[in-house]
Amino acid sequence: MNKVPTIYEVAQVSKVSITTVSRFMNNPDKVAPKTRLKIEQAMKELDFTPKADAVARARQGSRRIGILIPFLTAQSFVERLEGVHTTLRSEGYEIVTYLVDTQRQLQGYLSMLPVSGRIDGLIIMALPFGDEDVENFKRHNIPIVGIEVEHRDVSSITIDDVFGGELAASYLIGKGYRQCAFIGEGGEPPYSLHATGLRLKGFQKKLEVLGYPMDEDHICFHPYGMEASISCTKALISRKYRPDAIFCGSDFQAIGVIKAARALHIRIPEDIGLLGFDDTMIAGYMDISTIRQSLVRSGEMAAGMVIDHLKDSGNPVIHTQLELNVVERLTT
Amino acid sequence: MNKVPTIYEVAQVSKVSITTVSRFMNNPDKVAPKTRLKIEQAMKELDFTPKADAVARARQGSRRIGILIPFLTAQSFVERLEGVHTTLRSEGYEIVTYLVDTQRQLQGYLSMLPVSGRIDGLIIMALPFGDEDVENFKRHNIPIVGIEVEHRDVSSITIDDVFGGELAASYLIGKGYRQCAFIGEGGEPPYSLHATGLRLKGFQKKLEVLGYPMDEDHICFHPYGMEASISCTKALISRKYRPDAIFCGSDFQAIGVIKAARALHIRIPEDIGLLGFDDTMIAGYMDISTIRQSLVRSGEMAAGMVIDHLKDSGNPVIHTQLELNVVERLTT
DNA sequence: TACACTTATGAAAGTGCTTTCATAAGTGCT
DNA sequence: AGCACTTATGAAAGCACTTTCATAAGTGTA
Repeated sequence: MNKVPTIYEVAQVSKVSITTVSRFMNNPDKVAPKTRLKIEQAMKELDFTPKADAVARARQGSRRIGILIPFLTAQSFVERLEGVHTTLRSEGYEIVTYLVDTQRQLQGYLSMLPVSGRIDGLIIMALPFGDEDVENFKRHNIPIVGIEVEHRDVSSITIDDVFGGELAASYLIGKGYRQCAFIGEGGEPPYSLHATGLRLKGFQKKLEVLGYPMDEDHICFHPYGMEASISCTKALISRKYRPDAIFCGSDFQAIGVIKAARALHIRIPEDIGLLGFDDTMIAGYMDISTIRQSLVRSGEMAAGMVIDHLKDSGNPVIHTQLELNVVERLTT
Repeated sequence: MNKVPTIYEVAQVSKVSITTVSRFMNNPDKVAPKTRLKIEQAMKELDFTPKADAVARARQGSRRIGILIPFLTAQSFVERLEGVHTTLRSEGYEIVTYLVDTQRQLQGYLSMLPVSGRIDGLIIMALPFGDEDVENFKRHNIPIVGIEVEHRDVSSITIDDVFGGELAASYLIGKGYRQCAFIGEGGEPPYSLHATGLRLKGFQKKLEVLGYPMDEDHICFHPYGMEASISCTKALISRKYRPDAIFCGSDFQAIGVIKAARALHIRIPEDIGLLGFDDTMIAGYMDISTIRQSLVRSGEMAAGMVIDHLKDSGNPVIHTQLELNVVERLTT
């Protein structure tokens, strides 16, 4: 019958130029209210919807950026995600979130995303990717920014996990603790919980330097989940040489420690000190001392970086490391 | 530097016109084998991907659905969001997340989204919308599904908040508590924390019916945030007639209660019982008794509903209410 | 070899938008 | 009234292809 309307029809009906119609859609406030009304009416009358692909073509981009993220269960991811959102939104970008469960899914996205033309930029959070992937995206002019993951040819924002561990060690020793233990989550691919290992490494090394090396028995990795975290802590606390402080790979584990301690009638911080990592909201709620990294900030910065690369593709690759500091609360 | 190649480049390299290149892609058999070879080679050399083709293919393979959500700070939203993701992903849909901060933003999205042609369906979580908005989306054939928000003409998945309150009342009285209090968050638009009010209403009514009406002084609303939550609880606990149980509008407040109680050396559940709402992960971590609603499930169901509407736009509007039940843990 | 017929190819005109740049119309101020 | 500004609007030039139509070769046939 009668075909689907375009801005030309809208322009004709509302007696303005297509430019004005277009402007009405993109910068409504730059169109006089009177004109706005006419266009609005014409659109309603014609039942007009802009063709998304035409828009994308003319704009030479979709004004959409994607984000690859392992899951939403970890509070730290969510907080970073929130930072990404606020920045990107204020710049007028849409965010497409891809939850990645398996290595296969990750590879699927990594190989389809650059070709599909659906996103202008990509943020990858805590998921590993290779040279080939980077090449692929680069070829299609889609900038990548890593959060909590690094690659030589891609801007990233990370923290110095080793230093984080050292910081924890210095702090705990400074507070008078002597027998430190470590609890962390043993991750599976594709999650680069590699970070946990680095934190431990720094922690361990620094303790040695300070003259209070860790007992091998005081290192404890457990699989994902609160149950595991608790039983792991219980085992740790019940050792012959009980540690007098526990440094956790993340705030999450710290909660496990609190629960285990309560069950065993061990007081925190009197009997045992407790230090988390991340300073997620929950650490604040529960008054857990922790190593703070600015999660929201990291998201914002990453978002800013993609935008910079989008604005000027010649922009240099930047590797930013966020500051870390100890937040003393009630568990140390 | 090196942009993504177009048919122009391909044409140039293979020394044919763009027409022929285009034809090669659409009707290869109408191109001489010799020419075909040249083009093929040029494409390979340039690593060319037809953009429009990609867009079109992408368009039919994976469509896009949007989700309007107030913020990611509330754990309950995140869990629902996760449910939405898993279902939608398995059906090959992309998810565009719009974080809504203000009433103005909400209206902005609500009026732009249907017209912009960027999404095929929309999930609205805990944000109010009106008849006109619904009309708008309907006109453009974009199905809406509400989570935690209802509208006559739109499928939704909600819970019976009033009943939830009643459930809490029955449970607490059944456990022997007699002086119940309520703590909730006083929300600001556009967040329809209306739910909190309904929970209170059911709670209050049922308590009356059971013969243990609430003291007016035992109802406490506070603004968003842990601080507020704690001080609110402290005030409550310090009343002349101290309540022997507190029902919280969400698990979040329950944490505040725990902290306040600890500060005041009041034991839970011995001195005072505590019941949360939602059964977010944190309630599990902290062993808080609570009213469970299947958050993840609600996300999954909502996602399923959009898909159904997309597959068959004649699909009837369905209002589903999810089951609620008491989860008894260590605080009651 | 001349004539009609097929191919094979390219120039140019869409496609439905955005964006840049120029111009017209107001506005305030002296 | 005259001048500098500040909107509000439109003409036209993209964007990455597809399509139409014309033309140049190539093929078969009388």
